[in-house]
Amino acid sequence: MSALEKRRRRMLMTDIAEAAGVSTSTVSRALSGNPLIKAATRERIAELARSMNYQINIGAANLRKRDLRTVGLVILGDSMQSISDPFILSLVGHIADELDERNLNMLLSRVTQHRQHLLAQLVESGQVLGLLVIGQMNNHQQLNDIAERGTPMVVWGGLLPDTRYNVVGGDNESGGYLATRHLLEQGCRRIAFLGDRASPEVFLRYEGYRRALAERGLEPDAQLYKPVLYQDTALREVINEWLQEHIEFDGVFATSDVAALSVIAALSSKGLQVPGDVRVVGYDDIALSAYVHPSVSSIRQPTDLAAKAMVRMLLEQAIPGDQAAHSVKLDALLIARDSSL
Amino acid sequence: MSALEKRRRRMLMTDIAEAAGVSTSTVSRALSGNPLIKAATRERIAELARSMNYQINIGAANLRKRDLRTVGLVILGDSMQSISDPFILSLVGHIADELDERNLNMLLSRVTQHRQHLLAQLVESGQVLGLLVIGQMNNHQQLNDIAERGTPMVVWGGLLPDTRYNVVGGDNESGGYLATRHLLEQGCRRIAFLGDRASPEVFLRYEGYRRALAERGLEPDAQLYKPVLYQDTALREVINEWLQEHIEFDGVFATSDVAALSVIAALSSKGLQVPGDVRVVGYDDIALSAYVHPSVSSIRQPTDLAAKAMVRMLLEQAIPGDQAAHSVKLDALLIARDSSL
DNA sequence: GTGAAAGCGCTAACAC
DNA sequence: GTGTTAGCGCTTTCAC
Repeated sequence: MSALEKRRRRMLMTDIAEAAGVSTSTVSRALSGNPLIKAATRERIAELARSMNYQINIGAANLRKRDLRTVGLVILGDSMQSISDPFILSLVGHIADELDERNLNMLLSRVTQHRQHLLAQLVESGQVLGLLVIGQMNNHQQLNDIAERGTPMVVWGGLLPDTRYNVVGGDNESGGYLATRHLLEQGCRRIAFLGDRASPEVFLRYEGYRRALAERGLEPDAQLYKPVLYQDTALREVINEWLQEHIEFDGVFATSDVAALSVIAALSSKGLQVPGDVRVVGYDDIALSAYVHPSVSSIRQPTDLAAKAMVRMLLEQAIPGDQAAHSVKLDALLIARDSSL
Repeated sequence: MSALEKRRRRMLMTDIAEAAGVSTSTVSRALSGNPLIKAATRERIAELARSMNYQINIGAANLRKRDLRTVGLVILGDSMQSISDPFILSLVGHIADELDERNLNMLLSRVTQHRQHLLAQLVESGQVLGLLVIGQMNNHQQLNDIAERGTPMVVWGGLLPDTRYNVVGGDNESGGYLATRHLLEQGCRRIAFLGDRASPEVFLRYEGYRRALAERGLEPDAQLYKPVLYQDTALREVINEWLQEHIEFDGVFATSDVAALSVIAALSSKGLQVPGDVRVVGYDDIALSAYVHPSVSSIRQPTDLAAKAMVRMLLEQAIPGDQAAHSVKLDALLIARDSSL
């Protein structure tokens, strides 16, 4: 049998109806478990459908039912980085699980900065019932606009005062505080902050960083703030620049574990010991952080809880009548490992 | 304006038709750029649609056109691991780009071992035009079965002789050979192989490993083969066991960079130097490998080319009349770094 | 309990 | 060039 012959015509409900000697209404009811249909008939039809390899055409069914079981998961940002960060992946994985459990499909979309109008289109063209957005970054205003259009949407990120969309995120302020206080307790006095405050999450972490310093009567040193993200090369340059210009630092608080790993590598390659010479704390607590050498201290964000909250909130919005907009903040937890002890 | 009020009734084509004083056919033609419609009318309608925030309902259009622009991307395997490996992510990212370029959507699905019948359903229920599968692993037989049902499908993995589905993958045999030969050239004589031969990819790499050893008149030592995957703890146990039982080894060929990183961490924590005491080569060349310390030697697999090939092959299958089944093997490239030099 | 018929929102003959 | 009409594959009143 050739591949072409295998591509037999797709079964339709009329085929099953004919084979069973009933109408399509009966088949439809039987397959949807409608109790109106006699159990015997129902079972017979179900068996027939199975044996004929029939699957209901979900598109057609949804059109008629005016229903949709697909959620759009949107990863914002141009860079591969954003999607290849293990933390994001972990979050995506948990979201996938959560959607699966509720029998929802996931349409994955990567949207770059200049094409964000496509976001609302996903909903308005009836492809998805709502959006889960990862990569809040510097898209704050656009996200506000989209939410204004009434698009069901939940964003992973940080909650700024003027946020008009629903946000699920870690407690970034307290995460920043915990990381910084820990470094201070370990004896650090010149703690660098690596991360871009343009991102709401990072902005809040910086607030926590500042608060921890203030408690000790210290102030952030502008020289020790660099708006760098994951980019390995950029991080190396920063480290090299500090070393070259003899800008002292004995602690680094990085905005992600991926960044922390880069920092540690950059320091090592310059002959500096972690944690001997410089202590480092990352963020996200990715799996890798526990088993590289030295292991990386981090702030854990519970991606499983985040995923649950995001999906639940999205469904609440997507069901009319239950429009309460809330936001969820998840506890931050310090995991101290080699890199800061 | 409350959130509820914002949820205005979705615009329909009839709304646009009415507003423009034409029929829905004209609107449909105008929006699809049909040259039959006078340019002026077309532009007027397009503008109207824009201003009314109208989006064609893709589900309804597809039903009528009997068309589909959605591809199912399936990640097989139970573990989060499988989806959080940076290599997989990089592949997924490139596939997303490639689909995007062709205006295709991506329905992402994680399917566990015991629910693989869901795979074919994705196609048969008309949700997707075909499947891209990642995670061939030990699902070889099931994949063969699904392909037999005529489901358009392309799998990332290794090409075994009895494979009846289309495969895109690296040249695993030669990757295994290159890694092993390199370790031999660096002076290793007792080279361990960490990876599960039950996976076609790993099986082929083992064949390459064996060939490189044979060229030097060496044979694989069964003691130095362990069917371990990513699992950090399992890898640590293996290393510890070898050390405890004084099983000598001076080289490790690991089935992924993630595994290689674990191995290096395990060795370091036992006081062994990499590459001084043991040389290590991984697989996949994930970004991280270049910038951890020591950097990790690896076999690069071109995920961008892989993604292109997978999408192209899937579309060829999904378009009836062009049923030629082929498979693509991408060159393997050794990247030698600190861990093996 | 089951069937006939209408219609979800759109497209494409076919008519003019 | 544009409108009329039928129908994609399904669900669901409404009738019996």
